[in-house]
Amino acid sequence: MQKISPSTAIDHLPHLAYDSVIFGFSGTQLKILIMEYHNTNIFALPGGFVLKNEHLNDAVRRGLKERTGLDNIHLEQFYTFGDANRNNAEPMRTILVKNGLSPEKYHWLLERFISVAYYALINYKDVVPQPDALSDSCRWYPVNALPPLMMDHALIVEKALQTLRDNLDRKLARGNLLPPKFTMKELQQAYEAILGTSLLRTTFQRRMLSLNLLERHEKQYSGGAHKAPYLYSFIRFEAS
Amino acid sequence: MQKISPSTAIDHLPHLAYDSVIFGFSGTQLKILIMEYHNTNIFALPGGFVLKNEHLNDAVRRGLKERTGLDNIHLEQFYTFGDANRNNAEPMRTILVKNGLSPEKYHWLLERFISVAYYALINYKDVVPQPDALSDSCRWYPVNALPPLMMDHALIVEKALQTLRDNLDRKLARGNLLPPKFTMKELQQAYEAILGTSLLRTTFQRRMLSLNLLERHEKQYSGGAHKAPYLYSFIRFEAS
DNA sequence: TCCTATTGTCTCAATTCGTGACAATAATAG
DNA sequence: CTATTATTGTCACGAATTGAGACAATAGGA
Repeated sequence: MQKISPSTAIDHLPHLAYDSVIFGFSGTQLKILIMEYHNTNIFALPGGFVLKNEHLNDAVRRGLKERTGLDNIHLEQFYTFGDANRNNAEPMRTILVKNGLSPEKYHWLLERFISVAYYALINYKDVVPQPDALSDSCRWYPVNALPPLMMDHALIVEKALQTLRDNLDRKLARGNLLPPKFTMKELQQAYEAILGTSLLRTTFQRRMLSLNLLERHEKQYSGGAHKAPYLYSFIRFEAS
Repeated sequence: MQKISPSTAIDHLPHLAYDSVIFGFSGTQLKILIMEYHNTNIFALPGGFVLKNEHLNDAVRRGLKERTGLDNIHLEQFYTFGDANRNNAEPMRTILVKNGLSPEKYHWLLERFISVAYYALINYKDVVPQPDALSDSCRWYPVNALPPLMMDHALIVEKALQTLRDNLDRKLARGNLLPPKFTMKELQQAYEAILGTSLLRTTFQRRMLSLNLLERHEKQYSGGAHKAPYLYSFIRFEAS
């Protein structure tokens, strides 16, 4: 959640929030950015609200920049969660109280929210997560070892993963999960971390090369006692 | 838009709407349900608002039932449109005035709306479209001959079509566009209408049969002077 | 100089796909 | 009852793609 003040309620569209599932990749593991609120043991996805005259997509970009310092990241909207009972006022009330804020004054935060969910793929070495006013940690967790998440955030993560696994080729090319140049092995490890399966090396290499998505660059001499791999990058798409 | 009254504003979540792209199939053409408002020449997708204690998905189902009389239709959410300038107050003001309603009294309708968009696939013979209080027609238009649509509704249709064309197999099986039992030729025509291309008969038949999505039933003796085709139905999925 | 781990590519069989051929109808006309 | 016609289900065969192992080409270290 973003920084709030008593005026937040009137600056923002009521009942509307967004949540973002920020995927990062560490070399072998797929991770997600999760926040923990001060003294509460309550964990949540980073999210925020939309200003009255702000594009929805701009609001999410703004939130991601505040949270990670990152700009120019490809964000993809994947679902809008709108069940009437998805909001449980209890965790939010606890968060306010533990932060010395009055639940009466911030009553609008306890009401029903529709949440538009986005995901992004970023290279987690580029990021120094920034806790915000209400949270005291903002950290990476492996997707298969997440802390218990508040409200329906576990469901949101599940749906994001499901969406991500479809048509991975195009999505990885759009995302910023790998460094600009990477080896075929790194690419395969990213696929394997996201799909949760292992893939055949030769078949994978042939398939990726035949997709005409990769550009081959110089070799990378990493210091290992073995043949040096080529570096590749995604060919940048034109429009859309 | 659904029936409105002076109390609508306080019954519903503000700034939140939905729009639905209802696809129907006539045998050769893919069509969409479009409404026209009384005396205005303004065309729009059927849409509506969400009650304060109503699930978003339920609100859309309710709207579809009011509009088409159809229940138990598979609706799929595909995008949420949230640009700040997507609402143009002018068409809405015209609609109110032409219907003898005061723009002052219904001022909330002129404000910014976020819209969650859904699509459905239905067999258009099952439907007798029902114009609502503000509209005097609710009719099928071929996707390639739509009237000019208000606001960003043309964009919504375009994105719905784009979404629909991905992974058509699973989507047709979920939808209700074909009758419960259909011939291979009818299935192929549905594919061709949606994809906008023609397909090879033998390849199509082999592919569909190999997907293990179809169940074969008795033959259909249609009266034509030729071999009778088998009838097929989609095997119903278990969960999800 | 030899050894080892890793990488890029090749090979070959198995599978799938594009395309035309063909036999099996279901009604109708003679 | 037979010939005719339009349509449908399936097969056949070459082309393209995929699974899986083999192998040569390194880049360092011993």
